[in-house]
Amino acid sequence: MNRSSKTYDLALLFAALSDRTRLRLLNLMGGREVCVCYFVEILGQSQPKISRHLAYLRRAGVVAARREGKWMHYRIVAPSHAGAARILRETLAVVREEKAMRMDLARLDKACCAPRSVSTVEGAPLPIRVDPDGCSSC
Amino acid sequence: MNRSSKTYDLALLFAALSDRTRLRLLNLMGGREVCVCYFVEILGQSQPKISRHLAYLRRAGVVAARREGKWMHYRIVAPSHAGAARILRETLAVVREEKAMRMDLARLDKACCAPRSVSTVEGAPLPIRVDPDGCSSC
DNA sequence: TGCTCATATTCGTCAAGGCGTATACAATGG
DNA sequence: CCATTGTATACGCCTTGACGAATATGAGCA
Repeated sequence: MNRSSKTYDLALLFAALSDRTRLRLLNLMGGREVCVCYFVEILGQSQPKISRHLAYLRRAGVVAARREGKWMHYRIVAPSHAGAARILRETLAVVREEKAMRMDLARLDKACCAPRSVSTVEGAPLPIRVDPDGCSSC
Repeated sequence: MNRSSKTYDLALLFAALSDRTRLRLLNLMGGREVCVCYFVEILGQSQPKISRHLAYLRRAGVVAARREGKWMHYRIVAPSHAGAARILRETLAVVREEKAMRMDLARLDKACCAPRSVSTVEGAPLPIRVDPDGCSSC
């Protein structure tokens, strides 16, 4: 147990989880790295709104970002605190049970398998799967 | 699965958990029903502050209150949504691992076993244990 | 009835957060 | 170098929530 896990503020994690848009973003990132343009496309919300919520999650230490040319990819990072990591994992599992969340994932899989069909993101980089299960055709 | 579990708003649950004082209150209620006066005594915070946070938790459906004469007892209620209930349970388990949280519980046990030693709550009703484990001498 | 104790609520203030709009920044390609 | 495209940030507005202080409510008791 390192120092950071001793001083971890659980309330901060819950604050990061206390917004539906952020939960949808995390759900889309469950097990893969996703480009911002997909978030905007799939959630159907404004780009600044998406970007602000991603920034919030990044400040909270829940996600990390990686630049690839013009594109930014976001992925979930497991909190250093073991308990927080358990809560986040459990949350992602619960969230994924929601019908609307499954539909978001389905749309991401569709965009992933046929990116040309997503009008505004032609040529955008594909999500990178970290998790073996899921859309097997990707 | 009833209707309320279908429309359950997880973000609302997380908002209720996104405050340290509320997490401490929930930790004290883990497995038992607790009188407000103990919260005030043990957390060492103002009575209106405690009462407001308890009201917040009640509005969020996380706790329920019961009046017994002048005293109000609060207890945790399992959310109707199964996933939310899992998250809450996991949260309580994680929270209880924190040293400060264990100290809160120890002070509650002490007040429970020797209520006369708590100056301002002489004669206050004892916490009622719902959970068999814990302070065995109560 | 009036007093007291336990608890809840109100009020005013302040900070944080959410959103739309506009703009800034970063990388690529001409 | 300039234009374009993807993304981030700044600004203004509004809502929510946290707090201390004061006050209200509600139950028991003289």
